[in-house]
Amino acid sequence: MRLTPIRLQPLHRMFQPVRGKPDFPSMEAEIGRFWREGAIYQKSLDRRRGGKRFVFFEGPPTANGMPHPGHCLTRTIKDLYPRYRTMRGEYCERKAGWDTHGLPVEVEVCKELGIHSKAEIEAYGVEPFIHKCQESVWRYMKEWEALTERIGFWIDLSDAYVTYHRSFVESVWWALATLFDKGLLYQGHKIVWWWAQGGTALSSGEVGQGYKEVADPSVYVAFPLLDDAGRPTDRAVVAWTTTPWTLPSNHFAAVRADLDYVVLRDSSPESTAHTEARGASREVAGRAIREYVVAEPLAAALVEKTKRPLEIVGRLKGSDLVGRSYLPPFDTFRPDGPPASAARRDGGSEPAAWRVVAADFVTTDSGTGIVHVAPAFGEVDYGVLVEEQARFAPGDGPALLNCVAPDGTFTDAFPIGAGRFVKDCDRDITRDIKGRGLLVHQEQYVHDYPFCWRAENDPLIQYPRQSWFIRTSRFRDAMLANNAAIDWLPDHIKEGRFGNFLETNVDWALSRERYWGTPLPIWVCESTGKQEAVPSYAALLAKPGIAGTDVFEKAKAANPALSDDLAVHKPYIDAVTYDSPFASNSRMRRVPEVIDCWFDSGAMPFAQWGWPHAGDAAFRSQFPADFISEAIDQTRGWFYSQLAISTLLFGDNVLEDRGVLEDRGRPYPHPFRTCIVLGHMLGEDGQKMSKSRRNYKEPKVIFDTYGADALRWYFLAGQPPWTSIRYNERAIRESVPEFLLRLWNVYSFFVIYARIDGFDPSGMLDVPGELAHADLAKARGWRPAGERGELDRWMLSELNATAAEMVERLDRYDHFGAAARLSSLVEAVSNWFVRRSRDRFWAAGRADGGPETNPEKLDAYWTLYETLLAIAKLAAPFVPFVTEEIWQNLAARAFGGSARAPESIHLTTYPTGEPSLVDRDLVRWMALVREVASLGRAARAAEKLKVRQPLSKVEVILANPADGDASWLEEHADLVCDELNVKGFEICREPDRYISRSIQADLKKLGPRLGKDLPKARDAIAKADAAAVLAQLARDGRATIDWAGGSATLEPEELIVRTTAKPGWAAAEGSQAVVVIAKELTPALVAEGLVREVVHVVQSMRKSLDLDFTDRIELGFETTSADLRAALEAHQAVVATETLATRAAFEPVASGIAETHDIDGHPLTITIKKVPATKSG
RNA sequence: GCGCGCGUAGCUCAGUUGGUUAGAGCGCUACCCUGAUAAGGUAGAGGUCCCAAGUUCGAAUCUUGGCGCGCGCACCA
Repeated sequence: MRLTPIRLQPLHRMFQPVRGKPDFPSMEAEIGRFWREGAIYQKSLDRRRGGKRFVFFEGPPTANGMPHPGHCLTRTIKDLYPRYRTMRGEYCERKAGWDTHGLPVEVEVCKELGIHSKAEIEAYGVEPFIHKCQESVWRYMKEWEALTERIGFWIDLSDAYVTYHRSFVESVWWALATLFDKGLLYQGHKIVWWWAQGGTALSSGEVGQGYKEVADPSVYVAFPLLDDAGRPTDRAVVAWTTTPWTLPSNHFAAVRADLDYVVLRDSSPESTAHTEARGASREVAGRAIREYVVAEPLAAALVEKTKRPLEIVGRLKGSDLVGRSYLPPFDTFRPDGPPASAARRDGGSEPAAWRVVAADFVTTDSGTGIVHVAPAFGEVDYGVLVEEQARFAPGDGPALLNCVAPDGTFTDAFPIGAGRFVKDCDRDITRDIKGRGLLVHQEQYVHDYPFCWRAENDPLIQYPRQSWFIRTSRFRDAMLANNAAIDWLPDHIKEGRFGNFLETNVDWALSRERYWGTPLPIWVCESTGKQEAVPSYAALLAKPGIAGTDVFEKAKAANPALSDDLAVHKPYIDAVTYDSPFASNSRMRRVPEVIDCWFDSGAMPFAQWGWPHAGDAAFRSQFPADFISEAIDQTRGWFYSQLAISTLLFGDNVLEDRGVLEDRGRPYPHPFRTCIVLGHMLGEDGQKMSKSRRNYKEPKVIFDTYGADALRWYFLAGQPPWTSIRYNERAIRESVPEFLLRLWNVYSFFVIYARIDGFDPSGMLDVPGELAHADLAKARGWRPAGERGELDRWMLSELNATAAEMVERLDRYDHFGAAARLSSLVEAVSNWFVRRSRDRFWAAGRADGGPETNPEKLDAYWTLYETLLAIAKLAAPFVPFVTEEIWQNLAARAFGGSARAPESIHLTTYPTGEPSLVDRDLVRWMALVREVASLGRAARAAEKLKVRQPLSKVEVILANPADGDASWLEEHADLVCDELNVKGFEICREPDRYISRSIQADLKKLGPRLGKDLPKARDAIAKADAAAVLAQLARDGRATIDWAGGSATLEPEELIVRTTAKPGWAAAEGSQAVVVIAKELTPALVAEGLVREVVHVVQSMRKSLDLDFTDRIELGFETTSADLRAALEAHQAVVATETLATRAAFEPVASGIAETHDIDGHPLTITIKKVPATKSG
């Protein structure tokens, strides 16, 4: 045991002692306070002002729901890159934002009020309802802000954009007005997914969230065909539907023209009788349907289902059916008598309804190959109607048939269901059809059907509605081109999920017939119906004859707390009217709709600044984003809304025309260049996280238990960010010791001994700078790496190589790879540098640069100090708290005088690695020696020769030594001997004693050259005399291998030489070497081993007696073993030194504590007693 | 139904243009250290790389088809 005398000297600013067992959560709280009070984030920006911009967009979260661990992932990634780029010298503003509009907010308020339908909202009053919505938006604001700060997400919350704020709304108005003026915003009559109870259409994204598996009735219905005179025949086409409620609005039957159809004849007698008995429909009365027409591929299935004697009696093409009239299942809209004809554009005429048409969408996947077309309730159905209308003279074509009211109930046009919700009428409708003999078959059909995502029991229906659309489909190719220039991570998003979505783009259903959202800024002339869009509130106020603004003013007067932002919201904005420019004495009135809140979020790249009404400079410098990141669900959400709006609005050259983006250099992408798409976080059970299932912990609990750094490291280092990760508390817990604690232990070790040895950089360095390599070089007592020992040069090599690799990875957004490199660097410091440097830290002398300084010791300190600081910087974007703590103690506080170091690690520059400090050979050799040590231990373990037992010799055979490997190892014999507790080390001169060499083909190299001959060559090489081939290679530089039918001349690098230990030796083999341990034990070695064992036992006793490591002891031994006694006597000095014993004799120590131990089979009683401290140190 | 992703050790996950002996952490077992010490280290055991067929000299890796899981999409009439 070596003892460093402790003498405390007057200190400059010694490092503060470090707790061995860190309390990360409370430490993080303190760091958080320090950042807040010191305005460190602001300072990190100020420091980089003028630097290259790194533009980040915050995708606005909704603050009316509680944040969960998934949000922590997003916020961690969003924090990492801006922090990293800032440390790299770039200027990265981070403006927060909140998504505040839309259905989720309205539904929350409805729940609170205990109401549901639009009528109830109207009854409650739109004005108070809107006020409730605005308040509700901030419900969980505190939790969100707390989470943001607690996880260390640096973003400017004080200047957040808010989608309901007037400036934001006005930006959106500008965007909408621009689109309107370009003809890209239009009002269309379309089929939308309609939430009848809520009285609004929903976006596809909203619809997608509400699919549930349900069993619906599925019916096969006969549509009797008419003859040329318009009379019903006994032949019918059979259509299939899972929505019987759409049958009263039937308009066409669609077939595919090129498809084969068959006629099935029903020969069962009861079919006729049955139908006649009911005599239901007027025209069918008295007639039996005997023949059913269905698609040929589906006929067999239908026969099977109906279990009726149906025979094929005829065949025809779909085209033969096209144009035939039929009787619809209900006469809701059909007058009696033969079908009326309408005039076609081409001069001819034919019935406008209840006719068989040809359509490509007809498939034979299911059903009958004949499709019931109800244009009011299906998008493709509606398409058929539009096409048909185009064939007829204007005004004479088919009108839309619809007997369903917007509230989802049948109108009086359909008496069977009048006043009732359509889906509740399926049974009655089916019964009626059956009664009239038109029901061919019915069954239950299980499928997914959409329900309202906020009112889970309300099924959605497709419904025709006058609605506002954005003509995105016209920009499909432009959006694809824009997308092609974006760097997606993972890259399959580009061509896969997102690309596919763009390929199938449909116009954006923008309007919502709701209350809390950005009002659609379109005013309509009450007499002409002409429309115009208003781009701002100011533009509105400037309109002639403006009126109605007083409504808001009065409300404000009555309630001064009313937010001015509400002036641009319903109901106040609805009251604002002005003189029509289209007709005299007419007023312009706003349309009632608000817009899809996804448009808000997609407009944030400019709307966050209020652009173009304000914030021109900010927008110019902050567009497009270099980096955004959200979870995968945003492909159809924010990723799309941003891309679509930007592509439509800023196209290829609009921004250039405005003088924005002059230096962009390429037209696309905008508005973001790189997007990391995060995987979803699942609950502990692998299911979606849900509050009701309680399969995750609240973020706060994680922070309080493990800390934010632990969670961050778990996210960043655990897996690539796009894999869906299972929330796993154990994994979070385990991420602490693996990295954080290991780093902390090294730091703690350093501080303990730096304090002992007086290592105080501030006493040796006048200008600390950022304490990087070049700064430290100015310190007194600092020696250049080239003058330091090998271990120091190795450490600095690893450090600088790692920094370079990390930067390379982070620059391509591979934080997972960077974290792996960082982790192995910390492992190297902890398990090799510190361990191998202990002797130096414990050696005599000081490390304060004074007269007693031990230069090697000082080198060790400088090296570890530099390494720790650099690691802290490298790790700072990942784990900002613990690295700050380290920086505070080692740098900020240590240099707290007139010459200051940066006050926060986040104000320093990221290390990029200094190539001149990297010695590649040294790195390789150190890895080799570590492997030799590891193999030696493995060899010992296999022979049960514990490391405490010294052995005489270790021999190493290198498998494929490169130049200098062997001599380097020989020069480091002491190191190997020390690691393995052996007396001698040598590179084996007679390797053939211990090992045999075999050769193998290097398939990767030979494969491309030999192709099909490879197996023969491989076998020939394996069978060849390895020694002979190797000898030939050594002599000629090449060797020839023959096999039946061929031969090849091989270069040395085309062979792999494998070295295998021969049996009978204590050996272990690895990829680089075979290590052989001499297992023979001489009496002297055994004696040494016994002594080591005794020392070990004494040390354990010291520890169990809780002695301080400087306490001296007295030792007494008693043993009946002559061997043990002899060994102890021979090595008495060693025992005394190692255990800090002032005396070690073969007699009990008076009033000592005695323990009896078994020392490798030899009994030994040890008495131990602490010597009073006066004598020591 | 269509599309995207995933399936590797008991658990959580890596695996970089196809290449010979598939890795890490945790857990487990054994051992070491005892001056980072309620820490730390070393070693070991543990795998039909979901299944099948194909391409290839060679497949965890590429192709196709299954199966399972997750997510997304909707012309589910």
